[in-house]
Amino acid sequence: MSVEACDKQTQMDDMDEDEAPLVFKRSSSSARQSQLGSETNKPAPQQHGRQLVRPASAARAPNGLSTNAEKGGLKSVKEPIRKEKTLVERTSGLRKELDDSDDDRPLSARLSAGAPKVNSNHGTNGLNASPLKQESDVPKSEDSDDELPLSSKFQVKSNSGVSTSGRALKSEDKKPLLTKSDQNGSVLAEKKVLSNVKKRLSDGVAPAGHSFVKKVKLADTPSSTKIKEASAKAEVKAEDEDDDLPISHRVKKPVTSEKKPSSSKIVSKPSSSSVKKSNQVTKKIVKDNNYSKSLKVPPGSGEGQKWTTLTHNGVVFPPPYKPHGVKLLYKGKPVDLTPNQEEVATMYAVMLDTDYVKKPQFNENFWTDWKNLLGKNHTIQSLEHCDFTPIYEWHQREKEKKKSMSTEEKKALKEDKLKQEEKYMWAIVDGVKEKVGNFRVEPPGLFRGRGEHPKMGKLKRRIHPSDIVINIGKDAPVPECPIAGERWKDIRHDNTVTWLAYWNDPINQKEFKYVFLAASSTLKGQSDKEKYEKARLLKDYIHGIRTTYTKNFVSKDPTKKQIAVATYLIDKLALRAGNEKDDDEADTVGCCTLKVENVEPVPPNILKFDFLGKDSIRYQNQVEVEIPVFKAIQQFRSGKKGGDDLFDEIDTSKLNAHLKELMPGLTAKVFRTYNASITLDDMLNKETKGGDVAEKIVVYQHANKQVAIICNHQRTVSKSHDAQMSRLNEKIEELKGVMEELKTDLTRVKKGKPPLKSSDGSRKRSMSAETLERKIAQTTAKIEKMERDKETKEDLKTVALGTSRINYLDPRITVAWCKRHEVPIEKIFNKSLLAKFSWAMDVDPSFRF
DNA sequence: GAGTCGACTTGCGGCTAAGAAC
DNA sequence: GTTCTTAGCCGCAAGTCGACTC
Repeated sequence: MSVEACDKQTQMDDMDEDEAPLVFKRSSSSARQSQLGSETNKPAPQQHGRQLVRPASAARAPNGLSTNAEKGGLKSVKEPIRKEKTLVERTSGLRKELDDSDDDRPLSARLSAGAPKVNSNHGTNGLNASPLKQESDVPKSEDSDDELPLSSKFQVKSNSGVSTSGRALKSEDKKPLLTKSDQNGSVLAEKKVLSNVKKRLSDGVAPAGHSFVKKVKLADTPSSTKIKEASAKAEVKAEDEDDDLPISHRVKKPVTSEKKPSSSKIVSKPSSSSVKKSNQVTKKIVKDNNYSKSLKVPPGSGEGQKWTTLTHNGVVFPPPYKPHGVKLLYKGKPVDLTPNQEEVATMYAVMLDTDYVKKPQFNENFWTDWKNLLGKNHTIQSLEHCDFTPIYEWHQREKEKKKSMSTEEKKALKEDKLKQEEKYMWAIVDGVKEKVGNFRVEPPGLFRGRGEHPKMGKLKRRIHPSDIVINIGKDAPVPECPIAGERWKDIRHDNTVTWLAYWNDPINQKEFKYVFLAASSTLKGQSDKEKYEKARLLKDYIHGIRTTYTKNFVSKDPTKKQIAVATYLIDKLALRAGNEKDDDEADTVGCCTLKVENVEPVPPNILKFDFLGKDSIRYQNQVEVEIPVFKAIQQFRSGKKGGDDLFDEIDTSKLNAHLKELMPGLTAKVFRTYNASITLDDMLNKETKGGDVAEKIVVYQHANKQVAIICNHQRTVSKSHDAQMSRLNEKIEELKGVMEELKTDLTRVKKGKPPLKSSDGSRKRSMSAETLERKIAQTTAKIEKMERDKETKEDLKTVALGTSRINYLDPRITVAWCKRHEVPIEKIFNKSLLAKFSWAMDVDPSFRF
């Protein structure tokens, strides 16, 4: 693509900023705008004292619950990774009818009155103990309950609605698009577009030592403009509050961060070595982007135009199959196969060391599809007489060969691949060069469904250009079909969607596989930001929502009652909505699709959950609930069989329709984001006491872990976990032995005696008492570190922290916390996350979720 | 209002490069 | 320099949810 060359100018513009150390820009215009777009719509009093109250989501581990879910139980193929959950949240029964004094208390505190809580298996290191602490530990916000935790708010303050109305999520503001020249009408026009290209941060992160990335300011989409207008007052306040900031933050206020006119160019000036630098993807920083100003509505908002011009080069296809000629054995004899037949046999052979081939369903589906390819009269008449070992071994040898290549060879291969794929890796969206996410077409293979998927083992056939629909700007050149003699299925020019290409899923023709922009793109970033804004908005409504559902626990209308209980479970346990599923999908459930057998009421008020959720991950939990909820569940179960729907009156559509009546745009999944983010925010602010960066990172990990527990994000215990633990134990024991020796020697030295001989009988060098003391201190520190590592390793062996970090935790919480506590953001976010969350980097240090 | 389609987000695991430990 | 371990990237499966149709 000619894009690279065109980038140079852009980067030249960027140079000054690029060269300068990046600092927190707490009051730059963009920062301010970012803030305004998100938090300034609150009534002023609610801006205070946020940190004071523990959200119940944290306080209930989560929501006061243990989340001892297991992987792999029931029908899951995965090994159970957590044993029986034991945490039982104590509840004092239905809280007194929402009296104000009680409102300010975390749910967990109220629920736990007078009863001990049992921790979940997650909660070693005292982690879970903290969230379960009673509210008496927790200073209370006196002037606002905006800061109140999840469960402590059951009423929306009268001004909340007003405050939030300004935070409109969807724009009504239909400003005309920025005038754009006809950029894509011709090759010439395309060049024009390219000359305008601004490389985004997408692939760029702050260089080491620079705490934050300066990045694209998400443009003034109408919605954000509206929000800003509505919150001018708050803006003034934000400025005023600057005086309250620690000097360390104020001095970081960049002089260059004055508001720039919207026409300001991307400033990315290369130094003299700029050409070289232009290839260093980690240094590409874009200060502004004017493209998104052209959007009529916020991207990702599900309505309206998402882009004006779109150029890309299509997709990369996997290489054609190269037959290897290795024969499988049928009844002990080698069999000739055509390349097509061999290709599919090889797909099976390479899976011989997986659990899939042990599953009858997998084998049955594979055999059905392969048999069709073999034909009726083929020598091979049954799968069980086939021996794929020769192909498996060939494959292992190939892998080995690849592995044993020299570093140079590997590097050359990688570069070659990169060279071939480079042009497909980028799209130009409204003049901005953006990374494409999955530009490679999925290669053929055998379908590996998760859990007990009825279609596992089916042949996922090769995708051809004739399967692929391309979406591209009307005036942009249609990507050349990379396979000679073939052509795309269709060309669309749909600017209301963000996909660049799609094809029908060969396993389920009703479904599609899309090619989207990468997570670091502005479109995705904007959509991400809106997601978190919506979750923050829920904070203002949660009180009223809880009031409503609590009231409806005893409703005579069965639908209302079921909606109330379902909403309660979604809020309290962070369950997923639970859409209906077809028979040809794995048998998993969410809240609305829970079966009677998935929830067992244990009097007086405990509910035991046990079901397979998304990805067939087992959710096991037992929790004390309010008595009316308990009774309602008993009622929903009565007269039904184990496999019947617990909530037979509702589905996700009804539930979400109801939620929308309570808050604009509210759906079930927003609760997950809300609970996750508010838990992080609260825990970070409560538990960060000081100490060095390492200690602060531990606090972050703890909070992150708590969120992962809330969301039931699990991972399989690594195969080598036990071995690693044994090794650690051995090392610790060894060090303890060394320690004993050192102590003995020290005693002897102090008495003027020589050190004892070492275990092999050799003489030890004599050391002074000071040296021995120093060594003892070093060894003690080593042992302590290893003990800590051991604990952490054991503690996190089944908890996946990444998923929540990527999808549920508002990055602004993390960025602001890092700024407040002088933790380099790179310690928390890796390169990808820095790029993905570039929109959050300008956040004010005082930001609270 | 149920069913379906379409577009998007969420999620885990495999692979591999990088870094740590030896 | 080699082996072990970990983090991060990537692939792709599996969710959610809005819009549309009947």
